[in-house]
Amino acid sequence: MKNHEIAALFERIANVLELKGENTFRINSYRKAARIISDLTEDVEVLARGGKLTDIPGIGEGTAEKIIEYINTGKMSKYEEVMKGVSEETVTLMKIPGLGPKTVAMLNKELGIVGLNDLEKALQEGKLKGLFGIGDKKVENIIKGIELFKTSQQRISIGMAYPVAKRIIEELRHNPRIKDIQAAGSLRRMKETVGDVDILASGTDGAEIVKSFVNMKGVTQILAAGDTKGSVRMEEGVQVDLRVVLEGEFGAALQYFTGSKEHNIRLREIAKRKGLKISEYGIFKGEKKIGGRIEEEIYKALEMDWIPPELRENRGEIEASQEGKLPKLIKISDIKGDLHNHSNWSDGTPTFEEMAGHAIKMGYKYLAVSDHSKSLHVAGGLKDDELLEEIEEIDKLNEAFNGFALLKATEVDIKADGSLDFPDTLLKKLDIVIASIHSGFKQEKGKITERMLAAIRNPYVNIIAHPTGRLISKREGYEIDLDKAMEACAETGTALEINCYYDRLDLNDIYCKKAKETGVKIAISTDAHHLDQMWMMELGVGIARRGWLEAKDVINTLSVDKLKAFCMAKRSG
DNA sequence: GCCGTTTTCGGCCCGACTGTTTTCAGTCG
Repeated sequence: MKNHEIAALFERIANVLELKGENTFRINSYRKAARIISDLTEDVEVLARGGKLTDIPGIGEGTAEKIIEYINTGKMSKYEEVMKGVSEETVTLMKIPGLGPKTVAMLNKELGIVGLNDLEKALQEGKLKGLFGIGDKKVENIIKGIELFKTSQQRISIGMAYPVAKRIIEELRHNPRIKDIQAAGSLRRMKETVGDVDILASGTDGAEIVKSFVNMKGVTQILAAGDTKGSVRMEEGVQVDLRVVLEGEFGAALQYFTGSKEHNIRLREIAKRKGLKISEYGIFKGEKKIGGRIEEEIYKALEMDWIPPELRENRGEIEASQEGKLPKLIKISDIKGDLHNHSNWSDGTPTFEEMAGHAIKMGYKYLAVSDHSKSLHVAGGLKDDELLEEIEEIDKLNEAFNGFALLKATEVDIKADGSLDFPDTLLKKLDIVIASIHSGFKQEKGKITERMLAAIRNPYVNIIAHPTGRLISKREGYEIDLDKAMEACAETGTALEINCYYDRLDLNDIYCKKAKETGVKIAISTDAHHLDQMWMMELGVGIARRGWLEAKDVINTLSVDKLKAFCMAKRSG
């Protein structure tokens, strides 16, 4: 699939045009096209062949032509044209906070600065000060910006940020000056990675609230502390921003700071068409404020249903809301059990009893014990007879439970040739079978897809775990044809997993939506190896919500009997 | 470059902050 290549080209074109001072609306069109294409699950090449490109809102004739040219020739003449005389390095300079296109272009023209090295050298030599619009402060800010650029390039996984946010909000909630407090930004939208943590509070004495925020335990650096905004770095390395607004503005501010940017832009366009105006202070008709205390007032004024934050990406949620067709998203309380967990029989730490105890405490009705299979030596995979022992042991334990069950399961390896690491005669004895790939990541697309298809077609396999094998900002997934895998899953009644472990979150949101549309069921599972990882179910549910999933799309919302029936149906089908 | 309840041209989201200015451009979220 060339989607990401093409999206990257459009993004680069946008950046360079910005540097060249082109029309900002044209620049935005390219940027928008880049985003739309990278969000597509369909192969852009297939769409192009079917002449469907211009059916996509935001893709017009011009963009479509460029895509077709790239598909046919492997080149995009527009890209080559704009890159003439511009270095990629110069474009990167715009990523330094405080340096925008105008300043970078000016530095390039006046001092011949091409990249970061040139810039640092010019700073050392004191050449910047005195240039048009550059004084002492600006120089200082550029130096700070470079520092920031070097240290905080990477976004962090939501799994790192989420507990930090939760802890801070819990702590500040006890502050009597604070009326209301909530996470905003990409964290509230449950995006798989976040740049920083945004927290919004309402209250009267902003300065005092900010003061207690920056003096919290765990703060290693205070970046800013004013009357309405505080910014700190926490010991986990996460930057946390707190904004304080008045009570009557909380909803409007929450809506505004939650984003996404694309979602908000669309809302403002709609507002404008209705003769209204939205800002972080409220929604206005002329001078008159007609709402803003709670988020619902904003959407209501636009004749829309309130949209759950996880959907706010301008991926169709606005239209769905206008038509009253928003999905009834799955909630954490819909989850009845966790289907992928490791015990101390393989590479986990808890005993069966500890796992059951923790699951019961979490309100679960069942928990699957799914240790690794023998090929995965590094993880202490179980041999055939050990799995049999495990089954016996679990059967014994289950006699004592009331209204709860440990499910007999395995995470069986899909070997390089597509065969499974346990024979069917053994898999048959289990309640639920999870299959996954842990080796041969580099196999070529056709081969690894066939390998997974073989597993999907096995009548005993109920769930494919971490279907792409990606590790967020560490490892690309294997080259698998997910469309084919999904079709096979839909045909055979096999579920795909959202692996909740914060490094994985695999399937991702976009493929969840595609799975749902293809008729594939999803399992949301933590893959916990320790009891203190089982909370990550919340992350998986967040991804599911971003993927428009409802409780009925997810198999671990089923009662234990219905879940078992789901698994047995495949065997008899 | 895209798009149409301002439809084939003329718009395209909003406000704050900063630093440099003396009325505003650039940057950011």
